[in-house]
Amino acid sequence: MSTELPKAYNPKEVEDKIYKLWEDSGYFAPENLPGIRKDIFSAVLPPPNATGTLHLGHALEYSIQDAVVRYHRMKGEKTLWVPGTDHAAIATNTKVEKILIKEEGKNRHDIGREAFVKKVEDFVAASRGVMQKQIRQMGASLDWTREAFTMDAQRNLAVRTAFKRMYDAGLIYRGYRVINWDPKGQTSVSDDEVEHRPEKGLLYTFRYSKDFPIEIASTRPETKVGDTAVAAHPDDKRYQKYIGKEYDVEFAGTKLHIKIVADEAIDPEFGTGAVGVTPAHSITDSEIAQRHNLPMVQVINEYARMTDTAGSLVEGKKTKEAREIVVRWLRDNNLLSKEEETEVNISIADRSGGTIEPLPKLQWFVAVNKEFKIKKSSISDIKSGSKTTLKEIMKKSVENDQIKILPDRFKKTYFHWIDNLRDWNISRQLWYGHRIPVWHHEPKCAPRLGHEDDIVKCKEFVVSDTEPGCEFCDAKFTQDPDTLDTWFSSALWTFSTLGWPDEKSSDLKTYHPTTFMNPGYEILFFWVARMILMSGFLLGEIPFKTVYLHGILRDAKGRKFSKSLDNGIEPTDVINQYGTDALRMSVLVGIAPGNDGNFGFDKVKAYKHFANKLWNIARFVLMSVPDDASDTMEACLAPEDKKILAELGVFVKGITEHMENYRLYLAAEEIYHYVWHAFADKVVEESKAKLASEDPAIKISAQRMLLEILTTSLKLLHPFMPFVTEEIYSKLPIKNKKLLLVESWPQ
RNA sequence: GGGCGGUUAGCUCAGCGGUAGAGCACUGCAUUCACAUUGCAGGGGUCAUAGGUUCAAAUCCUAUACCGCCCACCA
Repeated sequence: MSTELPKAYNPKEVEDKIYKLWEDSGYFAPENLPGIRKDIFSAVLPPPNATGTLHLGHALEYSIQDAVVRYHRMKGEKTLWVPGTDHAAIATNTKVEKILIKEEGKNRHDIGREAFVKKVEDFVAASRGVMQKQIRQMGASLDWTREAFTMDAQRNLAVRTAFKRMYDAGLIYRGYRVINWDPKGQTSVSDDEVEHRPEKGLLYTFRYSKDFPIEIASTRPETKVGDTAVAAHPDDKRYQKYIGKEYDVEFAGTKLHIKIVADEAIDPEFGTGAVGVTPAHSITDSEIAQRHNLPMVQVINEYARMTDTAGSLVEGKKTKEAREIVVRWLRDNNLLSKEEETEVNISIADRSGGTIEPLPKLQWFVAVNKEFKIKKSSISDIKSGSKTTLKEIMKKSVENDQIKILPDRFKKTYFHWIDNLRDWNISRQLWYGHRIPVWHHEPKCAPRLGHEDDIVKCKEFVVSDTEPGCEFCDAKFTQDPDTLDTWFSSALWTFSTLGWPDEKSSDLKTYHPTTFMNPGYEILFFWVARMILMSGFLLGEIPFKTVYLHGILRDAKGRKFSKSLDNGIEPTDVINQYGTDALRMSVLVGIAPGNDGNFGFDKVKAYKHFANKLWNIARFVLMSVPDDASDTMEACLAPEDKKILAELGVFVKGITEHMENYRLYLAAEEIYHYVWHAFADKVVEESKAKLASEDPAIKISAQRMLLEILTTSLKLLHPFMPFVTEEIYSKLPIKNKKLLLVESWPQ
């Protein structure tokens, strides 16, 4: 057969065309797949944040997932992979506000809630468009007919339903608590959104006043104007005689009432062994305060300035200035006995970079330790109808490998996190996001005119999708101004994308629990754990069977990609230069699950060469093989060729085993090696003599053998390099050919 | 403070009980024959260190050192 293939493979000419072919075929949707498919494979795409464009980390993620998805589709499973985007409340809020400040010199408060939300929505819409295009460029075989967005109508409904059900079960409550306040982003954040950074600081040892009997040590003396107690360890002999006593002191321009308490949380070795307890501005202290029933005095406000209850000396000052003032006051009054350098952990909000200021606030929480009765459960060790907690759901789902975490070592990290887990603060003071479906009764309820005798017992607030009315008065309800933590909606993702809360949804029944989930290890807690929590509570089942955690992609020197280093690489640029297949291989080969990988152009280049090598092998085979070569495939193979095919069979088994165990990094590398160094360098070279043979039997046998190996190689490679393999496959002289996308995985 | 990784060829990494591997880089040779985005040949490593288990250890155990990451309420 004469070939029309060009001498070199040009991905640019092929990729868009091929993707369109796939998408138009409808095969990305499981119901359109050919043949009878009994086994189900399903996965949902971890929705990328709608904050702009994709980065190489996404390329890694989609390469892994698409390879897995394509493998299962070829194996004959009813395969579904659902795309979507995350509104990423805090990230998009921050980003758009930054743009607003830069372009218009205004912050969100200057333009108001409605206008700001509109701006964010426009920004998100534009981002989503760009990202959808980029995801297609990666070759991801996603069912776009099922595309979802965490803020669309269906997902909004899911969020409100989930909130209501948790509230009704007593698992969502409102509480006045010390939370992590981000003064820069003007919102609360959860424990997981706080980063700790060690910094040099000074530890001051002092007493509140001359006649106060105990010295305390603190790195933040300015907060001491909010102290209501001094705590020491119960076994600490030095302080036992003071326990239970109370003192009134004048301290730095304010009056304090200090009670001496004994608490196990205090380390007698540190400082003086006595701690000034500031219940309003330290989560630890607030817990101590709770145990000893101590009052809470707020001395710092939302803008990290001292309140008027902080006393005349520091009122209105920034915390840092207040610290200097207090220290000076201590010196002037001869109360400061020691000042030493120490390392302190500064808490930073990981999105805005603002310094966290613990503050007491009225917030919504998910109770992770509270018991509730689970109606229906297929989670191992949790029986339907039994009492359980959200924490237990998260634990049991993973404990017996009902959910398998890859690599295994992350199980330990996961359990450790659960053991230390506190209630989840889900309210945010942001404007863009899911508004909390709670309506407050304002102003207070009073009987209607003419009904003055009614017994008024209406609720303080109502959880509802729409604005409720009060049966006792005409007062209005106003919706809670807060929005939900963005992870609340993403926690529902595996089933909100499949039709929930409609429990009769056939997608939900067919595809949930999903088979496979592939997030980065850095969101194991943020997302994976929360999905397990939500799926367990709302559906009584696990959200997925296998979690394959991938690592972070770094630059060629092993550094993180970051704006400050200016080492960012656009996936699109790589694709334009080397082709998608090369990019995919470069991020798959040699990167084991859970490990970080380095991205280098040398590697991409190597796989571009490989795509070309494969192309030329195909050219050679096509040149050497007649159009009807596959007709008599089964007949008369020379023993030597049979042996080569038998070796191929053994090789295929090994690859299949790798694929089954998600060892993509090995599978990809081994196929590469086989195609290049076994097939091309040996089999093809040795076939040249056979093809030139006078004996037609030898010649035909060689032709068939070559075609067989090429076909099998294309199938094995397709999950990794879908474009070039599909393109070559379309040229092969094979009867009843389908798209390679839906051909069967070789046995 | 607790936990988890890593330390293998110049570089980036795989291998994780049976005589050291890949890619890139390097050296030499080959070129009308599918491919120079090529082929063939080659150089280069006491697998961090010290002990131990084993017939056998890069691979298992125990320490140590250095690098990286995660968690944590030492004020």
